[in-house]
Amino acid sequence: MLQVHQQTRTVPANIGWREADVARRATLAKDPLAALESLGTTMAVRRGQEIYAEGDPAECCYKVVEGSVRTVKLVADGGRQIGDILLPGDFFGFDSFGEHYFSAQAISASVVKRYPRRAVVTRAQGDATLARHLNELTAKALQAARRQMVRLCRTSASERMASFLLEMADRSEGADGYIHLPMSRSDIADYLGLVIETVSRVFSQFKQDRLITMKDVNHIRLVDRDMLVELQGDI
Amino acid sequence: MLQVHQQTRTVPANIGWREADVARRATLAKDPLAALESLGTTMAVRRGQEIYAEGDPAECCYKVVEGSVRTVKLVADGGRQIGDILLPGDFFGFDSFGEHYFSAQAISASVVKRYPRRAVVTRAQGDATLARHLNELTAKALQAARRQMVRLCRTSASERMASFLLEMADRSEGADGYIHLPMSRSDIADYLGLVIETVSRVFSQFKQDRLITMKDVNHIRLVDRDMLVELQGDI
DNA sequence: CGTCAGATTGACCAGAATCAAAGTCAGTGG
DNA sequence: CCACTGACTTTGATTCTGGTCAATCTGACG
Repeated sequence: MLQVHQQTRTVPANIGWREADVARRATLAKDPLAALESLGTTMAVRRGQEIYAEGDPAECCYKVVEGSVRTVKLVADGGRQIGDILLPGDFFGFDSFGEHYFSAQAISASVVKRYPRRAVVTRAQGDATLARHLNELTAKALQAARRQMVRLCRTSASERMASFLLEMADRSEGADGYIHLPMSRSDIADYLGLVIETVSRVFSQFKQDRLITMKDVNHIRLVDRDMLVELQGDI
Repeated sequence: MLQVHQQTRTVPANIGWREADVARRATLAKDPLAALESLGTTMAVRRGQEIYAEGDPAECCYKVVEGSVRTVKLVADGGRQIGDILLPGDFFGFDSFGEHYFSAQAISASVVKRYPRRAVVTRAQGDATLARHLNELTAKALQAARRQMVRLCRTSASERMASFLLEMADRSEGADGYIHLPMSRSDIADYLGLVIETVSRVFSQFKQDRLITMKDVNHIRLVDRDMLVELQGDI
């Protein structure tokens, strides 16, 4: 995942930036990636539809315009690892040269913008500022991937879940204070390196401990954010 | 970690390329990063010495010339995650903008070359080809980090160890067929997300199963490479 | 109402961590 | 030359987190 550049919040860095943030910033400073926009074409994808597959030649990169996207790696035993959960404004598919290591699928019906890599590279050749911004984007994605690595490797199930909820809250908390989770328990599990039963159990525990409440399975409100922050540890 | 570009071997991609490989290639195609060399200054570091700390402003990037380097992230409970193990020819510290997320320390007495970021960026501004190569390097490091994430999250202790041994064999197998591991069991454990006892037990198991032999704790020969490859799975 | 996919809960199990005790080896000094 | 030290490694016993297997529960939809 490539993120729009800038680092101001004290928040896990694999969190992307919302379209809204980008738009807001654009009024202050010009969007450093605006130079790309004219290269892109917009396309709609259905829920579950694959945008690109593992091993596909990495001919294009993308941005989520509406909806949500996951990147997925299938592993030997039939398991799945979700690399990123992408929301509007997030870039993805920039990371690969040669071929895509993850596939990308729409979690819900979505709109994505596609940029042909060749055209992006060509434009970057002639626009040093764009090139620098692209590289910073990739570097930030790398830092985010490293952070996620530590998270998956060094934290307990409940720490991961706390971290996940805080991340999602920061990215998509609605005006009513509820987070909308566009993905299933299975997606959450595969993103956090857990199984669905564990995800479900931790949700139940959090409810019991009055850390969260749930309107329905996909709408969650963080009641005790401080406790969740403490729980997640300082990764 | 940034790797010298090119992708030919069927080997885990977070493996760097040896100086020897780079030199060999340079006789065929010009080293795409040769443009950087004049910007670098060489420095010696003692065993255990810190090259930069977590949170330090990322003012320089580096390449290992001799010896070995680890990147380290300290986690809440006093634990440690090693992000990369770097051998001669490997670049590191390129990934961070702003500040370093990991620290870097010499595993053994080493020589590293340091490149001021400002100068690198300036040169890249005026050299589109260099800029492209730098970005590809970062993208490859990102892909490697993602692969490592999957490895740490989805595989058993012995799969990780098999993968680690094959990786190290590919990077530093000597003429006598022995791999020299410059790091302690503790480093291996923290690189693979295990504890030292588990690392030790898996080594013992591998010896018992005639997959490896050991001259001493730091010199290992892969006896049954095919079996190790099978063990590591297809991450 | 029945069906079906997804979510929850419970009982049990396995793999790796933790706790504890030796074993190895290089270096030091009598 | 040998005993002593201290760091590192290996091995064993036990614990515990999270996975596996299995049984409901829930809610959307025809």
